[in-house]
Amino acid sequence: MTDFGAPGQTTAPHELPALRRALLEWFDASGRELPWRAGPEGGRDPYRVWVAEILLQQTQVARGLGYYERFLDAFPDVHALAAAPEAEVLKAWEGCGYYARARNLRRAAQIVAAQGFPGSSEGWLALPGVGPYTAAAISSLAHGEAKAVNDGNVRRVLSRLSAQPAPTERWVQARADALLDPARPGAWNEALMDLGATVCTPRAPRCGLCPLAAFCAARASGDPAAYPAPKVRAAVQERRAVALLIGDAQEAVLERRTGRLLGGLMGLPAEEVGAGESPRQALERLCARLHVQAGPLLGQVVHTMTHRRIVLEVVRGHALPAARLSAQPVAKAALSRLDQKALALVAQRQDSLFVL
DNA sequence: AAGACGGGGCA
DNA sequence: TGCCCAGTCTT
Repeated sequence: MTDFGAPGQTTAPHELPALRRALLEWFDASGRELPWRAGPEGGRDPYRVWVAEILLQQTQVARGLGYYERFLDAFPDVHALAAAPEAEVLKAWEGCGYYARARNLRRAAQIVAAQGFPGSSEGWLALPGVGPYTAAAISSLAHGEAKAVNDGNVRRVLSRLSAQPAPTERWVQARADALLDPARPGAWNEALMDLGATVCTPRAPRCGLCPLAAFCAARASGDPAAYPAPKVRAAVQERRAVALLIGDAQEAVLERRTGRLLGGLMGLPAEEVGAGESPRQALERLCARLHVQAGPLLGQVVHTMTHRRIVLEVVRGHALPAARLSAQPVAKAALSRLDQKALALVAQRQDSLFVL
């Protein structure tokens, strides 16, 4: 059932054909040309669509483009991806964030390499890293299945169309399902997302260019940017940590991170400063674990992520005889921006030593 | 139903 | 500085 409830205006059923026509005509004339859009409408290459959809999760298209090129170059088909070591896949993903996407994509590729590509959205949904959005996107684009996507663009466009300030997931999905053009589901989904990305933007929507302006309740309200209302977000929490640089900016001792945060990436050996603990105590713990002698403080790095702010003290370390450590080429390892900043600290310091 | 999970772009 | 981005998984 569809919930056309208050407070939003609704799209009257008799307007639906005109609305669909307006958006699809706009899309056919003004839709974006993107590398993963090669091939027939509703019959795209599933691997290319899949990689693009994973890459674009919480990632803007402009940023995804470069990674897409790089990733497909490294792993041209699902078999190449399935056969690749995780470290290589993460290296191709380096800097893109949300690294679980890369780990899940590789794991799913191994399933697909063994069993073949799924043929329906339910099949896609069963793969790791594929949720409701991605399953609907791939099945509509590659198989022509009539599944409506629900992403940030769709949420914003539909919120505005109905002047619904606080749309729930259920509401958005129901509206998206009702509007979906069953004759061209893939094009419809792309059209809605293109509209959200290029015209119905979060701030300063360009209503003068919008093919749906005549249908839009938020536009009629005079303040379209007010829809949807901003989400409340958790405050960023600050964490402190200490790291050891053993080696230099080119060759250093690196550890593989295993937690949820930056899991699978390499980085300088580090310990978090616990609650009620001093950085010195964390450093002693770190040195004891690695059998390393601490040298001078090299500097401090501050790195802000969406959900946390990390203050990292970087200390030079010297391996003691008991240590079993080996430096490795930094350029070969997949590093987070945090560790890249920490290493940049030393590179700069070497420069300044020349000046001295 | 909430949190956790990266990083960059833009006003 | 704050908000957002072709979301998903875990608790």
